[in-house]
Amino acid sequence: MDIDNSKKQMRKGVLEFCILAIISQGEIYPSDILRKLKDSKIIVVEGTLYPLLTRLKNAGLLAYNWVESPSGPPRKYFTLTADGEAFLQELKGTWDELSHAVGFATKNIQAL
Amino acid sequence: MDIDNSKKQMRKGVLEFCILAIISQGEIYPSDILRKLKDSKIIVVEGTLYPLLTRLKNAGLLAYNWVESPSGPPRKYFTLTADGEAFLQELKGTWDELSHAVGFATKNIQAL
DNA sequence: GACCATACCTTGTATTGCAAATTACCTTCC
DNA sequence: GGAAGGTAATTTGCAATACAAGGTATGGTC
Repeated sequence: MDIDNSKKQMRKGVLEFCILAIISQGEIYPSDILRKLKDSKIIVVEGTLYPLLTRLKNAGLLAYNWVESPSGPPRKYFTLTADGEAFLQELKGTWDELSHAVGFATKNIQAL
Repeated sequence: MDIDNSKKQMRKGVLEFCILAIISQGEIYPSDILRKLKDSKIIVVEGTLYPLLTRLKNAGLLAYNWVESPSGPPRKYFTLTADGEAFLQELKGTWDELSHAVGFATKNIQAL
């Protein structure tokens, strides 16, 4: 039971929320999403992001279109659909509730 | 991609933290942990809690002793070990970081 | 044209939370 | 004293998903 693994575990499930939130700020392509998450100290790798984007797209929450890159391979720019917007709002509610609940459950931790 | 499943996913990984936090407040047995989590709006079922407690115990973070119940079967009272205390502090740090990171990544969500 | 960076994608694995069923103990009531 | 009900701990099988690692493809640079 090492702390690094627990850090990873704790992050699970909020990725969807963070990714939708980032896409909601404007169309963006996967590699750049990875950089934005990294800026937020949320490290995600490609093997996690791509299947997640596919799931979200198949669920009708995301749409994308190919755009030529000024240098390098073409990029897949993602945007939120109307359903995606609504879903993001719900996830925000869920996150806020969870933060509050965890704060409540852990409020009495004693410093060492 | 339904909202209920995403709610569940989002909660994953913080359970360990919440459970250790609850045990840190004083020795307690599993069924009562479930009630406390429920009070915090964090619903967990037995099939989740027991394997998790076993993992934490095997990792040396928890200890327990059997105590007769005034009515009903004996109860397994859990306490944190010294390692468990230290681990809890680390998890608190991880949670605080995560909350901050998610706040940062999602700060620009527009209300509908 | 060889090399490198960027970008997208896939496969296999391990973790772990959950549903559901099981075992066991104790009290109460007839 | 046995049947019923409640409390408690535990196990099994399954499904979801994050990750590690590797693969494919495009375009610029020397």
